[in-house]
Amino acid sequence: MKAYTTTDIYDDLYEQLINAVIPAGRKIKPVELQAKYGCSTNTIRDTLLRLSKIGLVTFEMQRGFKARDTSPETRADVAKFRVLLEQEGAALSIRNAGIDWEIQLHTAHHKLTHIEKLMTKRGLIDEQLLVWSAAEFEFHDALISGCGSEILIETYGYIYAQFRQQFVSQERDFGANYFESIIEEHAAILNAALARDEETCKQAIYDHMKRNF
Amino acid sequence: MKAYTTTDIYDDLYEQLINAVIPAGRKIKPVELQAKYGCSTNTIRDTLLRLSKIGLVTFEMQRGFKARDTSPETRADVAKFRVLLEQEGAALSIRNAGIDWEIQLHTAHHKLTHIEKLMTKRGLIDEQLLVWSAAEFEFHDALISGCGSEILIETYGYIYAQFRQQFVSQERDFGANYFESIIEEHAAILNAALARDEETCKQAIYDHMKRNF
DNA sequence: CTTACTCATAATGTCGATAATATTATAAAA
DNA sequence: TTTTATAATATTATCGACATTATGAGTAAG
Repeated sequence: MKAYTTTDIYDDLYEQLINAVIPAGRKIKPVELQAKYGCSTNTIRDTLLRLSKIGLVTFEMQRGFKARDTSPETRADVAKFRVLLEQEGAALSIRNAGIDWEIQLHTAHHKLTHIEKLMTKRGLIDEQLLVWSAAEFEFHDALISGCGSEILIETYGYIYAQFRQQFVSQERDFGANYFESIIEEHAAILNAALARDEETCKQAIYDHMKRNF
Repeated sequence: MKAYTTTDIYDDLYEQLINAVIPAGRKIKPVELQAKYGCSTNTIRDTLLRLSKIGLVTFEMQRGFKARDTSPETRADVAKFRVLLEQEGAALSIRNAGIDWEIQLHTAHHKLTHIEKLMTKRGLIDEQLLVWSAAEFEFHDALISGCGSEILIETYGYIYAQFRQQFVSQERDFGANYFESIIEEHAAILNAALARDEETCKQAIYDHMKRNF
């Protein structure tokens, strides 16, 4: 059997949660994971507490852990909150950030588009979800990275993960044409950001997310 | 010795952190708290992990726990983020909430003002900080309580606690005159909210917090 | 002096076992 | 049948001990 470090366990569970391999709402019992990872239940508990910080897992005293519930309402709620944070982060970046930010953003976008163009041909297969997801986060994270607010960036990371969890739990069909619109939306965000046009950028962020409301 | 339940330990540490009885930046060693609470180090660890969810405590693998660091920059960062969340929450409440919300808000404000008026005579003593703090949170929480976004409300709670931690760590002088301006600011927020005037309310929230930037 | 190394000490992470608590199943009463 | 009470089971919380890793003191080399 593979040897899991605690960090591995954390990362593995993280991935399983944002991909809904562990389905939203499912109870998570330390005993059941113990065998898989070859460690004590206490270590699993420890890891799950750390994951509950991000919000992928909910914890209640005497009731243990659950993958966060999903519903259209929760999805919309998280999506709207994400828009709020991203709009603010982008606006601040546009106002304050320098050329490093532009470069970082441009790079992330290039990488993302490359992946998405492949998807328009093949459609999205489960294994690719992770790599696309990572690239998409990198882009959105780059967008707000120049905002100067650590706590906004930190919180955005948690919310992004929660959004992915909600999204993947509900949307299981990523046809090829799905990515055609996504590519345009990302481009719109990028262009507005580089043009330092706050309002257009905010609007583009909203448009990118509005299908989730 | 007093018998502490785990919930007691959590609450006690929570209070000590937002009052900076445990000073910001201080290392927190489970062994040292074990004696006080009469429990295992593991239980303390567990509790500290739960507190790290809120952000009052930071945790790094192999490096243990710390009360979150404080600095003028962090304080400003948290304060600005708090303004963002509160403005949005208030605006949504103004737009969507009904008469229950108005009543709740009005009640919370009444309670708060009562306490603050006492403070203008006596100034703030350490023991009163908690009761004032709780009332102030109740008011601000009521303000956004009609927004319809669970995740915003949840996040605001964490950020408020962090703000309190930053604030109390730095500001140790609450003269009587301090509360005179605070009373006015809270009244301005209340009035704008009840008048359903979004922009004025946002401005009042900003004005209330701007001393922290 | 400063740096790099070794060892001693302290702190953290992990474990397996047990106690406390919740959940489910079963049986008795209305 | 429905409800309530009781017992069996499963899950969670807590513990104390141990293994691992970090920290700091002291010493030797540059």
